[in-house]
Amino acid sequence: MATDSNRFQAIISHCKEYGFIFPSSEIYDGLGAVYDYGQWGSELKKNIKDYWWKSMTQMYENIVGIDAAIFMHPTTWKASGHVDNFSDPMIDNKDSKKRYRVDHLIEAKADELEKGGHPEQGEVLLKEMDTLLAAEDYDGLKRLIETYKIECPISGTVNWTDVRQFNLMFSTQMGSVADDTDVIYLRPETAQGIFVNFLNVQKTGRLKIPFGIAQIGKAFRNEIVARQFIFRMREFEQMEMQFFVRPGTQMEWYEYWKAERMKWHHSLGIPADQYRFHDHVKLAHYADAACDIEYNFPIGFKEVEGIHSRTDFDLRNHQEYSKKKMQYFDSEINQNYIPYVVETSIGVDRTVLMVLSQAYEEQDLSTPEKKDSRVVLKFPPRLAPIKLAVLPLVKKDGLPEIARSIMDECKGQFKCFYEEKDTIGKRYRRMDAIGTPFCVTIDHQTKEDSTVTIRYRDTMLQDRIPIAKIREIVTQAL
RNA sequence: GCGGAAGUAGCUCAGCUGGUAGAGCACAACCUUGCCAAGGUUGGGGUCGCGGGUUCGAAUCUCGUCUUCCGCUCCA
Repeated sequence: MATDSNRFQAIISHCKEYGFIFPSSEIYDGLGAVYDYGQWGSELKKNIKDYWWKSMTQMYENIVGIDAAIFMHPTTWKASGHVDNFSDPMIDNKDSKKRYRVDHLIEAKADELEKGGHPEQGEVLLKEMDTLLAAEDYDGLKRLIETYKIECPISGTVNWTDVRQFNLMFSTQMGSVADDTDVIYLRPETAQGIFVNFLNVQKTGRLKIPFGIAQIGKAFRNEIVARQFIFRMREFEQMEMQFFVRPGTQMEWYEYWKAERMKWHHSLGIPADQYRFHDHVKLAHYADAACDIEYNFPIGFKEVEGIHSRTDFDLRNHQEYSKKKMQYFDSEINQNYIPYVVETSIGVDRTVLMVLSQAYEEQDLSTPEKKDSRVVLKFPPRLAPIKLAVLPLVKKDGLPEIARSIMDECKGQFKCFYEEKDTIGKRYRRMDAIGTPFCVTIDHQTKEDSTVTIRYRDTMLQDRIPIAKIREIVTQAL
């Protein structure tokens, strides 16, 4: 069996070789941290989204779904805190390799000056910094750092890189004439689409607190370092649910959703010991409690899903910036209030990687006579890209015709795959490699008694069953 | 961003001290005719990451550049 690092590499190679995931624009050497889903990867991803969507909007009667636009009014991101918190100029110390926010560095120096008995110098420094920051004069900021001989706290040197701005958000222009005022952002999270629609949905849906709004959609983050395959991409997809609750009850709901979401993960057939909770010690600007559900990837335990108690931060800010009331009248307690929010936010691509990691298995099937091995993806049947392969043993004697009629009967119900090339063993192995749970083989006996061989992916065992039962068996597994 | 390694066919790689490309698997067609991969025949596919330099001649030497991987760093 491969080591963890090899295993991760093997999974990446397998994904490319069998049509799951390709580097974006590969013929042009790819684009950093952007990937495309191929024929089977897109089916897998869609099945995961469908399963989540049903789990949320169908199994909970008080959760509804929406699909908000990627483009949003620019003020949205001021209200959410994304503009202020994530567009700071940064600078790197070449010796310690540490990166700092320029304003933090300068403020620390000003602090030092004040405590060292030169408060007026500190003030001058801060004023200069503010002027330069407002003018977005990065060269000026670097000169300021050099003039004041600000040192790196780690290395103690003044060997700095240029000042650079790291924008979390991708921006573009709306309208045909490029103008500063027309700059809009690609959303860095889907949640805001839910918050700005909170009242629309609540009123038209006549929803009573507590209730949730779910959404699946793309989000974009201009990560400084984006690596590790589809684990951290610049364009990615989220499945989020914002649950609106009465203020003061948020911790109960936070615990509730932690438990509910973990149940969902276990329902994928993934063992409990592959998961753990990781509580956030340092909380984000919007949260009063937060934790991650981490899965044991081949690259270690990493976040798949986050559960955050977001307080009323978002709705309150939108109320402030939009001047529109974001309140709910709770007839049970006869009060108007801004609801508190508990969020569950899971990365689609990370879930795809999790399911792939869990399913991927290299098996040694050697016997004393013959060396043999296979790679099998043991997907839960409901997530498998293809549910059933229909294989005529030979491509003559009327067997393909029978196989075709089975295809016609089944392909309206679930994804089927027809194949008549190569030996039957080869075809089985190809189906193993893309995780098809069931294969049926049509042979000469089929013509006499209308039975086929069904072969199970995980056990490689075979059964003789009537054609009429195929649909039932596959459907039951889904 | 820093350090290290690598970039030759879809995949895994070979190609020594320079003489304009090979293997296995995969792929396509046909034959064999089959219940767990790798039987036969034939065929398609690469300006050896890109750009300079040295040389009569570079996949091979040299410089640069890009990309990927591994560490470190960063990650609301």
